[in-house]
Amino acid sequence: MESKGMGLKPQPKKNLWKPEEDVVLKAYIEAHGEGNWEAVSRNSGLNRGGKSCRLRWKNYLRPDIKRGGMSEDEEDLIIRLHKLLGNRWSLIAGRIPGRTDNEVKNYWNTHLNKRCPRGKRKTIDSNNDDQETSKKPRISDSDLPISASIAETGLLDARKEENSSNITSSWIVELQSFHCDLDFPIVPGNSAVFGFDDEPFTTNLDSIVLFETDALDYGSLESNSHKQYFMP
DNA sequence: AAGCGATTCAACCGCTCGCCT
DNA sequence: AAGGCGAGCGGTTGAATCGCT
Repeated sequence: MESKGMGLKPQPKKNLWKPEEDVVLKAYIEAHGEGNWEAVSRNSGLNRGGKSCRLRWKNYLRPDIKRGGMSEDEEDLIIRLHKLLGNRWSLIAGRIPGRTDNEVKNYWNTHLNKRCPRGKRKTIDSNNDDQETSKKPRISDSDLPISASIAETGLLDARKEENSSNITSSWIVELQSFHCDLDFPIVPGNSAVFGFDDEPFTTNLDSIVLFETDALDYGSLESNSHKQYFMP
């Protein structure tokens, strides 16, 4: 493994936080509040950058952080959310109380990725080209309610669409007996199929294409057999 | 007990986005 | 409208630890 700098600067690579540094950072944030991390870096007396302070607080020092191994429920939720959202670690972590994006990402890469090799994809839409990954729009937390409510109902049966010629590079979420509390008009009938053309359930970035079908034969979907709903 | 490869996970890096001026 | 800056994100790195021989 070669560092990107290729030895241009003899950086002391890992700079682990010492307990006394943690104490200083925690005390500073408790006194001044979160935010303005550059000021934290300058004023706390820590020889750390703002980013480093932010990361340390967010991932380890926050009082609501849960440490220790993942429960089966948490694992299951991560797997489901990853199917739904791809590598949106912050979004996934946001749905798992006490867990951070870094922790979820590490856990996926070290534990779940092996167990769910089919689930291994860089993003929902980057089956083969990585350059898309860096350009995908960011999803704010305000995008969460719809996708999260679906995931948390346990009704979600996400499956990668593989045979359709009409909606290649999309993936399908089948919702059976759909009873989620959505705030947009949707779902006639008992079985609906969502196809996302390029992105997952990104509520205010994309429209959602709703394929109306009772059949699970995704390959038979016609491009004119769907209705398109736009997020408010 | 020692050596060494594999694994884990804390921390860093580069980039994008959103807000403010 | 454009530029600067801070915050946040996902990918990557590498030190620490584990486990096998």
